Amino acid sequence: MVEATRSMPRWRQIADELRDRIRAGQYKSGFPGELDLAAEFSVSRGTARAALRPLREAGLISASPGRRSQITQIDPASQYGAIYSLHDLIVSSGMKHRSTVLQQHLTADPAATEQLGTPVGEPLFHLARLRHADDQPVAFDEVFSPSSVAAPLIEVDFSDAPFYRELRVRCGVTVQGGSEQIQAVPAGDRFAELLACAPETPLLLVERLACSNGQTVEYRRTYFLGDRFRVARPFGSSSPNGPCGPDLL
Amino acid sequence: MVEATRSMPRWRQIADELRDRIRAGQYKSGFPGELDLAAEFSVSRGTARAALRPLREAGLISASPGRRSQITQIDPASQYGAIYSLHDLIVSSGMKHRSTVLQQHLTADPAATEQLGTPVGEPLFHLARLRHADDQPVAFDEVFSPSSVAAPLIEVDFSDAPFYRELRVRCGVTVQGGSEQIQAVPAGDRFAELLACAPETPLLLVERLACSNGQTVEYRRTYFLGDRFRVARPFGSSSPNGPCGPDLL
DNA sequence: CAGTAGCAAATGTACATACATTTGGTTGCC
DNA sequence: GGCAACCAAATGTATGTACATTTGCTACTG
Repeated sequence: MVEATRSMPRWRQIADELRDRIRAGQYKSGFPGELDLAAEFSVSRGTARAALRPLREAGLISASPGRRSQITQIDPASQYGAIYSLHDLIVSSGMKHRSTVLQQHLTADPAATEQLGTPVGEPLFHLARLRHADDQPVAFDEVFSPSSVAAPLIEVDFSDAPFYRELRVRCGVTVQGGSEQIQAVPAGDRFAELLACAPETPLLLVERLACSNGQTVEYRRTYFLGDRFRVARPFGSSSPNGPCGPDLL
Repeated sequence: MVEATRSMPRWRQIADELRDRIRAGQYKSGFPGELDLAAEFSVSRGTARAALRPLREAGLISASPGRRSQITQIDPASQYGAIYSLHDLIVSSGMKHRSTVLQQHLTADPAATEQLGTPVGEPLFHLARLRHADDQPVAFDEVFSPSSVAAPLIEVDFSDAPFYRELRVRCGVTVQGGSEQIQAVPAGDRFAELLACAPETPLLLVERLACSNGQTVEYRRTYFLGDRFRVARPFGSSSPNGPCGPDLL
């Protein structure tokens, strides 16, 4: 499953490679230009440009005519949506991250099965974590993933490991995109106890469907403490090749 | 102010034109293909393709190889972010929309001035509305816009008029994009009374900065009743020319 | 030494072309 | 009538080219 139906398009391979390099701290002083990338990967400038596009949409780099692309120094507190990793967000905010694993097993959640669109019989890998920043609970996080994809994760120690990294390293699946739905809900008795707040405290509930190569690989529900998180997102028509994200304002 | 620094790129002109046509209900049976558009607007296929991109990102149309683009029949309840008009959202949900205008004047809000980045002396057009769906309050909405842009709106009847339409028609300004920040907050006494809910009811607070031709033209705060609204958004790397939005899942 | 004019580099826009892949319909056979 | 093979149309990917526009640096001039 989840093998590339075809080989991924060249621009996406390059985009993934570049994103990994940026995250790895390479390019600390100077990001290559379009022509440099075209030469390095032996593709045309158009393809190199296409690879840069998702990075700009994610706010990782910014570009203007006349100068090379530059790595954007982002304010982590307003970038949850873009970097889509709570682990990275907390760590890059200078806080200490820790997760309490509440559940990590195979299960058969009907609602999650329907969201994922997997066959009814197939079990789901289920990971429920309480997320702490500097030893204070800030969010409750619940992930469902088809066992055909995520089975190797059953014995991973998730007390301080980003889910998407383990998914990539151990399952060979790189999350490429998806969609989210955001609601405001009261904590209620269950989350009030977990998050150490009052039952009527507003929480930001983010439901996420993530996919890789056309297959839905994750259904996630995250409950954020409303007073500690905000979600940023761009909207409207971005330019097909022009500036986007931070550059827009 | 807000005149195009240059003429807008061709692909953006075409994109705006197509979006207007779709909204006007044209193309009810059949959306033209890339080659048709290229012929109609006398541009290359690449430019026509670039024009279609923002429409796909907004979820207005969907495309796949081998068949023409099709207008997406969207579920309005999950598309607030995409169509970014609460008026349209309510109406297209089959409900009756009505606004109670609470304030409509020129003011000098320091916070909004800072957000907009306008000179400190310049007054701001300020519109505060209580939004009703089928005569039930569902949201409180507050707009700030530089008077140099929005002055003509001072005498408009906003009890049932979409703000962006008036901005376009009377001020010649078309909102092209921007960014939002989403939080969960308790209603508090003020909004509890306005929205007829308990003070601890969770609200979805959406702060929006919208711009047109590089100028920030709107700062908006909207408080949604948490149990009646959810916000949808795509995330992750979209393909530079490939499918996006609904197609991704 | 400061200010400006000019130049080179890089991105933004647009075009033309070629081929691959997918979809949908048509044709023809059984 | 149903099924399969084929074919045409449309989108997806990729390359190459050309020119406009912006940025940043350099060199020249007052």
